Amino acid sequence: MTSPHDTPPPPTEDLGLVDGLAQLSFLVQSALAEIAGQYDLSVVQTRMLGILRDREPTMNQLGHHLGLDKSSITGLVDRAQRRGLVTRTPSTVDRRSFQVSITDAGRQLVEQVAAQFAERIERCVEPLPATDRKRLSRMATRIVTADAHDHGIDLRTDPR
Amino acid sequence: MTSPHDTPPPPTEDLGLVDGLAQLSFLVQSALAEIAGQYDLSVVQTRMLGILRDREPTMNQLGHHLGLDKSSITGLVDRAQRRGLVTRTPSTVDRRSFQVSITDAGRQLVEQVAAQFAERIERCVEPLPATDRKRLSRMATRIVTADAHDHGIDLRTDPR
DNA sequence: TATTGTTATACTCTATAACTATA
DNA sequence: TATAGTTATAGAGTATAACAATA
Repeated sequence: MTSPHDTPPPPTEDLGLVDGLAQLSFLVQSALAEIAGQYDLSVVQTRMLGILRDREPTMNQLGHHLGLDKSSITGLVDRAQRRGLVTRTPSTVDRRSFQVSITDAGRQLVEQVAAQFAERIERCVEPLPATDRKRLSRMATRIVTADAHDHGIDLRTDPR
Repeated sequence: MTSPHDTPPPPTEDLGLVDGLAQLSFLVQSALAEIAGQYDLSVVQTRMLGILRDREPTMNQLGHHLGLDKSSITGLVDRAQRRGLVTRTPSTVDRRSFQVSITDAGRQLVEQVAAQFAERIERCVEPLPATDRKRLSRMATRIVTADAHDHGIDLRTDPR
């Protein structure tokens, strides 16, 4: 296991919680953007495909999941559909609306991105001892969960 | 101190390090985007102003800091300059290049965003006991620092 | 009347390629 | 020749407002 640089990073003074989390979020987002980009996907397209892995929402519901206006969803789905990553199926119960579904190609693509992303994040986190990694996982979960709770959002379950 | 919801969030199974950090990064970025948006700033504009708080880079150097092509920087600086947030000063040593500087208005704006952002992040992190918050700060610093080191980037100092 | 989704429009952000002026 | 910056162009992503079809 040879790292890009062999000399260990010099001990840095603590960035503080706010700067630390901000910079960490940029690091994670950059990694995601870079990896997604290798498959000609944007972060938003990737998020959408991720959502569609275990849901078949209407355009409207998809907009809520992504926090985007319905007019933005139209274009987003258009472009993904043009690439054969998702499909629109007319709803059987409401003739105004569509069910958005991921295709096999789309699923395969997002799985690849997810796998490579996981690899990258695991690597970023290697400098931490295993105990800390476990702690970090718990803390991130706690923060994210509390926030979702504050906003009345169901997080990981599959409410379709 | 009354939270939006009074019942505590139900104990959630751990999201895992990768999902946890991914979701945390979305949470942080959303917060930043929302707060910046209240001042009609995008995340990128805010990052730029943040960089310019303690630097006066050339267009080129600014591009490196932001990881963007020089052609993207032109427009970015154009729009900020049009709003009176930054200025372009011809370099005295190289007649091809400019020094980009933040204006008082720009500094005031970014300080406000930074303050509100800090407040928000502190709030998000409240569910963690103080010991964990300290730990989290250290861990985030560690990860970010190691990554910067891997990429040969100077992180927090002021190399101008 | 209200809701679902699309369209028209406008703006930011981004990159590639071609260009100008300077080094 | 090489570098700093701009321009032209193209495309994604975003929102607001107006619209059509359906509820």
